[in-house]
Amino acid sequence: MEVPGRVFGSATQPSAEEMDLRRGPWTVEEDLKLINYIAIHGEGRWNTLARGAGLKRTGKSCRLRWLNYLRPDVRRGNISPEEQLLILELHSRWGNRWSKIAQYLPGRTDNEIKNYWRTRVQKQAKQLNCDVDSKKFKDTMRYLWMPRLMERIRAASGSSLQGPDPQLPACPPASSSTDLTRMQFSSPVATDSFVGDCCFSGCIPDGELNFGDGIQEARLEMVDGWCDNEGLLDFEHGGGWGQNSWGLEDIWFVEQQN
DNA sequence: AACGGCCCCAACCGCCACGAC
DNA sequence: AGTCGTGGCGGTTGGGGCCGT
Repeated sequence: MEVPGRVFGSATQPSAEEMDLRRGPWTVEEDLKLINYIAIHGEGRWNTLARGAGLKRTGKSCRLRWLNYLRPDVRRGNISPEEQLLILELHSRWGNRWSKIAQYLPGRTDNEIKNYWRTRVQKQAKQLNCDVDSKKFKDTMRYLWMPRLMERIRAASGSSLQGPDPQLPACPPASSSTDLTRMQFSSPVATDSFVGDCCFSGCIPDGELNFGDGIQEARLEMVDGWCDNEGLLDFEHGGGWGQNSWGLEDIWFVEQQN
């Protein structure tokens, strides 16, 4: 199925081969060709594979389709709270290194994580009138969203989280002297003495959970953000983070930091 | 039911790194 | 050393579905 109105190909006069190449959404027939060919010959050498499979697609297109969609171990559907927490943490450490982050979320592709970040997280930043790279936003993540995710994970598990998500892989050991395999947050969200623990089986490598300098100012900004954006932080439409709307607990939390 | 706006995500693009020649 | 082919990555686009009016 060709997509009308979408500009494909180079602006210059296309070559005969270029004109013959298909672009746009994949058909079932194309998917089957790719799956069958890889089942027999394996992955790799994507341009050769595309020709061998009889696909009028670029090798790049075949690779993308396979890795992001057809691969049997691709996990689809909602990102779990555990995965969300991991994404937030790893992004705070590595930035937009999507492929690197994806390594720690089995079955999730870099594309999916990237889309998640852009559609969900960046939307929240926009609603808070700040940049995702700003300290204000990062502090909001660390002090409010991540503890909430911890609480949700804890609540869902029915007890304190002492073990890793079985879906998550064993990760390489931390490379720095800072042991951050165990994240701990304090939050008034659940009870006055709530402390959320989360172990990622060594999944959180080197880096820091720096709750340090300049935090007072950031928190004041967060209060302003709340005033302007009451009811926001609906992180996951139709459930999930949607339960985490700003409320009195958030005010309490922010005020306690001043 | 029709319409418009918004959101999600599959797929594309450009760029870069790397290895082979 | 330079060129070419290939793979991988992050950024961007836009079709289509959803939802509110």
